[in-house]
Amino acid sequence: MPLLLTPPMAPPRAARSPCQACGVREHVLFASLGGEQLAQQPVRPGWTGPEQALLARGHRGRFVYTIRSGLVRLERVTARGDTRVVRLAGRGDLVGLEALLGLPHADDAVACTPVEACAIAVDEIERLASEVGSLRQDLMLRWQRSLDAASSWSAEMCTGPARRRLLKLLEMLLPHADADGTLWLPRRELMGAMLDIALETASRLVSQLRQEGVLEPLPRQAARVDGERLAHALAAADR
Amino acid sequence: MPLLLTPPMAPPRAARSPCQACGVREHVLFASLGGEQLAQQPVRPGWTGPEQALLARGHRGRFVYTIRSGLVRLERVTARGDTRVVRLAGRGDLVGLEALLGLPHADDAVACTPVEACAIAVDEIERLASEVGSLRQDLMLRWQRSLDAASSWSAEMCTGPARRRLLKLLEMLLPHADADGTLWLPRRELMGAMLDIALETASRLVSQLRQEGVLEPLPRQAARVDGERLAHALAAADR
DNA sequence: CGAGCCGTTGAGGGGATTCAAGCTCAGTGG
DNA sequence: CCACTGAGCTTGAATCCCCTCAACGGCTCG
Repeated sequence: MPLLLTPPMAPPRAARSPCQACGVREHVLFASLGGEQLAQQPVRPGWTGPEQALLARGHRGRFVYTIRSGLVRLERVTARGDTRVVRLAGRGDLVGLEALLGLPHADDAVACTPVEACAIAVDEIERLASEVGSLRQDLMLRWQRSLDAASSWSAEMCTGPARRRLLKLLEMLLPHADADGTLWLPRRELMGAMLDIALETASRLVSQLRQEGVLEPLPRQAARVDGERLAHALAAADR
Repeated sequence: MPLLLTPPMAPPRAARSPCQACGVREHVLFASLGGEQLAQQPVRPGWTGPEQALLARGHRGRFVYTIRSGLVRLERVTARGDTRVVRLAGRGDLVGLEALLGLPHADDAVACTPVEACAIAVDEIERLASEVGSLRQDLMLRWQRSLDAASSWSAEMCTGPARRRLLKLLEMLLPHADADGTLWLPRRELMGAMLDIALETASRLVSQLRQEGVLEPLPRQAARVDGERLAHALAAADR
């Protein structure tokens, strides 16, 4: 049984690194677990590449995924037939929570960048939750974060003129920048799906921001962003 | 200590009706509780009027609210300074879940119509949850529903031409219609905050739909909607 | 009865879309 | 080696939808 859908998440290349040594352990679901629970190694780490699906809408998953690195978008298709991104998930976030309730996924979850994620079986979580009461509290916190991310998305990404929306998107992507200061810059059509604008409009705005020095596009859907100028441009757009 | 904020929710006028006899009991949080837990009467019913706040952003509440009747909107103020509605809550929905985590409310919750709600103390829920394991599962289900409502809102209400968005709003309000077939029709400015359009545009579209027989505005923010014609108009807008 | 809020409608302008044409660039195969 | 191809990006021109500014009418309430 594949952990992921199309294609299955690659099996771990090296020996599993123990959860105790996980780089994001403080931020993830099992932060509150003791050494003895973690020693049982309840998760399965793996990688997947851009445009690969982690979750498929309508499918009843048997795993939830902790994102260790990379960026994932959650999207759905409207009655009108066009796909709309409803939120992003990044380092430390948990996706596929519906699986814990036996519900089908409400959205597609698609990797934007190379993604390192840990698959955690629903059964496993239920077993651990019966041992460690605080785990349920942690789960609720995850749900709340997702809810807040979705609300923020609709309040900030769907509001005001197109230029402001694009600036807001950059502001949201900036904290997920690589160690070398580059961040993921979506293809123009995807920007359109995120901000509800035409891809040509997205292209024009990117060009405009490039000329202003806010943004420097790089090959392979990457860019360098000047945080200073971005903040300045946002302040100007918000008045 | 007030159950609500400004002004406090009115105290129950009559003797409390027991939870066992609650009209929405099958749909609410305590659906799975047995008679003995409910006999302790853990909730406090009450009423509040239109434009009254149930929750205030930033405030750490000590209650969650089950909506027994009426409609509540959850809204927040963007960095730009305008208020945006992020979702609606109606009969059977639970608002203020963040309180269970000790977090401040992320949004204002404001009554759109007269609202009948039951305040449930956070302490009470925690006590009951330790007795009845399924309650935590129910809580997660509530969070998931809120998440789905927020995602649907951004996918459907923030997308496409203004006319389509208004039609989608009507479609969402239709199931909450009164027994006499009338439903709550927001003031034009509020339509703007929901759909991110100018209030004049909302007004023009309402007039247009009235002329098409889709909608008949009534006094006091009410309207009668022809479900048949609405569905037809939506189908035309979605092609 | 005037004040103020809300809704409606008009006129004009601007921002975004649509349609369309070139462009770069990577991959392919002759 | 290089034309060929197709996908993605950019830019232009025309159109249109929606916003802004404005005036006016109905209604409630002090």
